[in-house]
Amino acid sequence: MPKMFTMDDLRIKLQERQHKMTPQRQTVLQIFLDRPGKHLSAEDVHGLLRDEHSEIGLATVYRSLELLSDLGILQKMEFGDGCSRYEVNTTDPSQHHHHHLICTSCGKVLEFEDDLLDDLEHDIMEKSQFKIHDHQVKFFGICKECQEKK
Amino acid sequence: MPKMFTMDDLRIKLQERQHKMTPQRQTVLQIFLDRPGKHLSAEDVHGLLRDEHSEIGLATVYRSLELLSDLGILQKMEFGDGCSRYEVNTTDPSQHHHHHLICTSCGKVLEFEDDLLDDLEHDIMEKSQFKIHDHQVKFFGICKECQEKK
DNA sequence: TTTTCTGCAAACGATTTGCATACAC
DNA sequence: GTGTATGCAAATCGTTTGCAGAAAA
Repeated sequence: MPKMFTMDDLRIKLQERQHKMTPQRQTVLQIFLDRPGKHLSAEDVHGLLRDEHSEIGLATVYRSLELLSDLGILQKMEFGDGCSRYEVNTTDPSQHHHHHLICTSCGKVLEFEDDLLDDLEHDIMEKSQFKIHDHQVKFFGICKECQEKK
Repeated sequence: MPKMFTMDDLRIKLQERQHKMTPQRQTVLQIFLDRPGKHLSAEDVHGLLRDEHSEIGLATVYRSLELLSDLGILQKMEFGDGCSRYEVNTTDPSQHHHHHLICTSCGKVLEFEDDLLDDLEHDIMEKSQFKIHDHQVKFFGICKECQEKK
């Protein structure tokens, strides 16, 4: 079972950087903790907060998302739909590597677990002397459902 | 030696879709053919055209880039610098797969040739019944020069 | 009490669109 | 000639920023 971030992790990481623990930041993080595996945009988060009657200014949502990413709690990604999306990092490093399968027909995003790229990373670091600390892999195609619709 | 697209390929692909061969579209494509391996944004292309005294409206540049991508001649990609970038596809399928190494310190983008992902693609297609037709891989890290600067 | 946050509205930058004119076929 | 493409300016959309008041430490 992958270990997730807690509010205490947030508190500690904020203190380390002389940032403050605010209800807004907690609420934004909670949105993600309640929805593991979701890829939410700033607008998504803003809307979900409104639904929960804990409205927060959109600018604050953006600022919180950026901060949480800097702290390594969220990961920012682009799926080509015109906005940045975020997802919680697991704290377990062996769980870090899942890839995204993006359906070019309906826009759905599936996930796929795999560690194959570790070998490739080592190979690249040797050959190009590039010090890699992260990677993102996206596969574009047609999902099962869209194939069946045709 | 990888085979590149020619103006004739463009002409043929345009005809197939009842689109017209215009000087603007040719000039935009030529910009890329003259600079293999470059990742150019719409603004880059617009600027390069200005330098060559063949100015084209920015909106037309955007429209041409989108069309060329739809035709499979260019490939659109995001490096997280706030704008879409484009690069020529080679027509040789065995050449299709190079990955991008993005330096998070200076923003430089290097390329790395590799076909390791073909196995992974097959694996994914089997397990998830997702019909993959393309993939993008990005590695984030610090390039040799930025490491030395420290 | 000091510093960092929030919320709002205005600013921004990349991209898209409406429309009249120009051009490819 | 007919239908598509261009250029311009205005519109749009996601995101960022300035600033005054609010809240955490």
